[in-house]
Amino acid sequence: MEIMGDTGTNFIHEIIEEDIRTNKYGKKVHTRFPPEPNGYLHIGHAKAICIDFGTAEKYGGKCNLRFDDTNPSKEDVEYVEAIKEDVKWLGFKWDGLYYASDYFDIMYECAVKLIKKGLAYVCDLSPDEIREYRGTLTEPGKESPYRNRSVEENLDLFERMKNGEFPDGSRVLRAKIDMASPNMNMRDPVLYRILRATHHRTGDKWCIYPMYDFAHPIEDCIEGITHSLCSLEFEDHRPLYDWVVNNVDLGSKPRQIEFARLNLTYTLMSKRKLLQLVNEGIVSGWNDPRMPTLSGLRRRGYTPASIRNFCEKIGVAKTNSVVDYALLEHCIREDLNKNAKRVMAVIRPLKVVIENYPEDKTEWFDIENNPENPEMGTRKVPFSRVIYIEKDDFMEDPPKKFFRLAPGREVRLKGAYIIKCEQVVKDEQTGEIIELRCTYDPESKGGNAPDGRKVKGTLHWVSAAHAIDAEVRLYDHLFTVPNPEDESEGKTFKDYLNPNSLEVLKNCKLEPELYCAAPGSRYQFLRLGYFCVDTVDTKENHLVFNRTVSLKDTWAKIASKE
RNA sequence: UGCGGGAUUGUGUAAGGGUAGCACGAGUGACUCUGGAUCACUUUGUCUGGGUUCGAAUCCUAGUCCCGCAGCCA
Repeated sequence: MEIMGDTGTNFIHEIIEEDIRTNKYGKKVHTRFPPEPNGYLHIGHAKAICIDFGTAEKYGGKCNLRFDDTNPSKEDVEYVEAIKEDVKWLGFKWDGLYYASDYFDIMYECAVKLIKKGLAYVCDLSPDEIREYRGTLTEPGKESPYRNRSVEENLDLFERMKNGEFPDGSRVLRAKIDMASPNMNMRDPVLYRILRATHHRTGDKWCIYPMYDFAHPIEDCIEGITHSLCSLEFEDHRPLYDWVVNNVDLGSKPRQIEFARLNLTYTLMSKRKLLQLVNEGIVSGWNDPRMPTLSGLRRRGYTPASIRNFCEKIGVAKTNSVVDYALLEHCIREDLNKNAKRVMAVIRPLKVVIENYPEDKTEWFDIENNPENPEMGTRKVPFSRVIYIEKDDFMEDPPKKFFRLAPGREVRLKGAYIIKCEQVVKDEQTGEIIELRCTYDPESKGGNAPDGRKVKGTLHWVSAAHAIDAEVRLYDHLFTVPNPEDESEGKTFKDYLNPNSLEVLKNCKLEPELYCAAPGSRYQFLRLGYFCVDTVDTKENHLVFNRTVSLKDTWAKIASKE
């Protein structure tokens, strides 16, 4: 199934098409998405996933999901399960499911091979000494005194590293390349370190673990990856990637291509910082609806299609960039506008009594479920003498462009009647408006004025007698500034946290249609936005809705200018 | 004063010697029983200086600015 549809083209596709033309890989395309299971996937990973899987799909190739689990001290099964779920949810099916840890034996053999070729050695320098010997960006490094050990000694020492004869951190296996290389990565990079940590898959079998730069190219070779797509910061590592591929000689020569990571305004993409938000309780968890994680976006109400579409729209290039969050919002609105059922909900209720409407009467009006899509049909909505409207939809002393309800003014109740505000009832103590007394025009049934008089405003409403209660959670950006990672003013991202990123409204009034709304289901609350039934906190008698995104609000714009 | 990348409107991304286009945002208007949606229109851009050419975002040249790299992280 084509999940990405027509993806246009980009510089990666051009390279691949050239490789296909020249028959470099037998016209095959095989990519992989290689997350480290040390955190949850976020929207930035979604970009990578769409590129990795989408590219394979475009050329009729394959794409593996591979866990790059070479550092047991940071990894956990919790993350691998979450990652699998997120990739599936996004809509992708992997061809092979692999783990770098499946290849530990092969990697060990590769290391032995390098030693035998005289291309790797065991080094006894301490971490501090290694750093010292590495030199700086402008000065070459010095060769380790252990650099010229014999093959036999290296073989012996490396085996004993594996056997656990040496303490953590006491020795490493290093590639013998060039301590004077202008590329720091080539200054005898560490290939293996001693690390006693229980691995989530291999348990305590190993006490030495390969480093990324050594492991990754081997993983790609073993799986027959043709194009190894990764982010820009690995550009400098490509010579080392190629060095390993060439010297380890596993029969295939994958090609690494780098593209720019996704950055989004008003949010963070650093796994470390996201973890900090979780650990410090700043958010409720990885799946907090304010998080840019896939689990957060899912809980918030984003659809997989909207995220894929977003990833398609942002493009692929090598320029560092920051995408406007508004584009993501556009993508979810676009999807939900077409597909979400309309429903009426009053989140800040103001009681309205229609004085000339019979006390014991209820009428059921047919209201369309989605004017964009008539096939979605209609539903019955009850109307009676006492209703709720939105507090914001009434002003006692309205400005010119306000065309909602005001004293003496008429307004249409969506699908029901035209009403007129006759009287405002206030709390005697506080002066707060607590109730409106209105009259309705019995001739305007369904909302049409028989005399053709123009009624500009149309409000959503809920019959008080039939309303069901719900909690509604409104979200705003987690951060108050477009780039919370900007620490130039001596601030940290925590200084930019938005104190108003979550607003909880209780006792919201919903039309009865929502009585059996399923967790995870999405609706448009008329005139308010798109909302999704919370999957975590919704209980038998406690409905919770998350606002996915508001509707575009022209009035809010006008009002804010005044 | 090393190495590797990058620079096109507010944002993102096309154009690879031949009218700088698209999307989002912003603005204006139309329409509307959602101030939604839809439709129409508008606005702003090739980092700088030289050069080649009838013609340069594109080729050459000299700069400028930005990002990444000194984990036994990935």
